[in-house]
Formats: sequence, C-alpha cells, structure tokens
Amino acid sequence: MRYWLFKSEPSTFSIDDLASCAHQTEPWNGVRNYQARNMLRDAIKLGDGVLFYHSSCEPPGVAGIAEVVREAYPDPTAFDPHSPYYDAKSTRQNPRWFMVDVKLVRKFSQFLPLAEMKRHPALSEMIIFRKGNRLSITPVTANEWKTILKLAK
DNA sequence: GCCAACGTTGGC
DNA sequence: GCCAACGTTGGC
Repeated sequence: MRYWLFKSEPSTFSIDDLASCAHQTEPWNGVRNYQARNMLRDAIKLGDGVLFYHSSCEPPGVAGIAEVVREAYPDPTAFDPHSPYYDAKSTRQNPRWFMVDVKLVRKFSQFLPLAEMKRHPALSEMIIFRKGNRLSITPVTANEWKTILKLAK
C-alpha cells in the first residue's frame, strides 16, 4: 500500500464536506492534469492512504486522512456540459479523465498547518515543497505519513 | 492582489 | 515540432 496527498480547496470541497457525505465516501472528481490523472488511473490502489490537504485558504495544511475505497473509473463530470469540469474531448467510449473514491478515516483533532510542516526536517523532501509544484495529487513516503500523523494527532 | 512557476493552446 | 501567449495554481 502507498500514501498520497490530495489537495482540495475547502471552499470547493473540505474535509467536513467529506464527513457529511453518505458513508463519508465521495468520488475525487475534477482532476484535469495528466500527471495527476496517471497517478489516479495507474498507481493509486484500494486501501491506499490519503492526506486530505486544504489549499488556497488560511491556513493551508493537512486536515485529516482518508483511504481509497474504489480504484480508478471514468470521471463522469467530464461528460456533463453543465459541469465546470466538462471536457468535450473526453467521451464515454474513450474517457480521458479518471477518479477514485475516497472514504474519510478521520479528521485530525489538531489541524496541521503548512507552516508547521515546513519546520519539520523529516518532511523537508515532500513534493509539495518543491519549487513550482502545482500537482494536486502527489505521492507521500511512509516516513512522511508517519511523521504527519504524529504531528497532527 | 501579487506573482513565480508551470501546463496548455494554437499559429506557423 | 517550436515557442509565444495565455490561463491556472497556490503560497504569501
């Protein structure tokens, strides 16, 4: 099993939104970046751990953890002309965009802000810290996962 | 709101 | 296939 960090803007979809979904489970739709798509489609497996990261907010940081409960399948929002994620080049016959289902494991009792993560040497190699990184889905090492769980409680 | 960094688009 | 222009991301 592997670990991942999924970014979401809480004004669009927050960890509390996931908590109020049926079965606390929801498809992670709307990813429209090929690198992230490839990870969703090829590398992210049932039971993998997900850090739920809040971006473009104050403060940014990790809000809790989720797990993958369904592996990649076509993202139907790409087929819907009324969806903000619509992509005319993605068809049901030849889908371009994929998603997985995630289920909330728990919201951290203590939110872990980005600023605090940056102070911790064990997290210094995280991909989200790399200059110019804009990927909304990135792999996380087992060590980083362990460290974050310890820091956040 | 700024702006660096990067991805995508489209003319050639 | 090149590359300039444009759009987006996301921390600050």
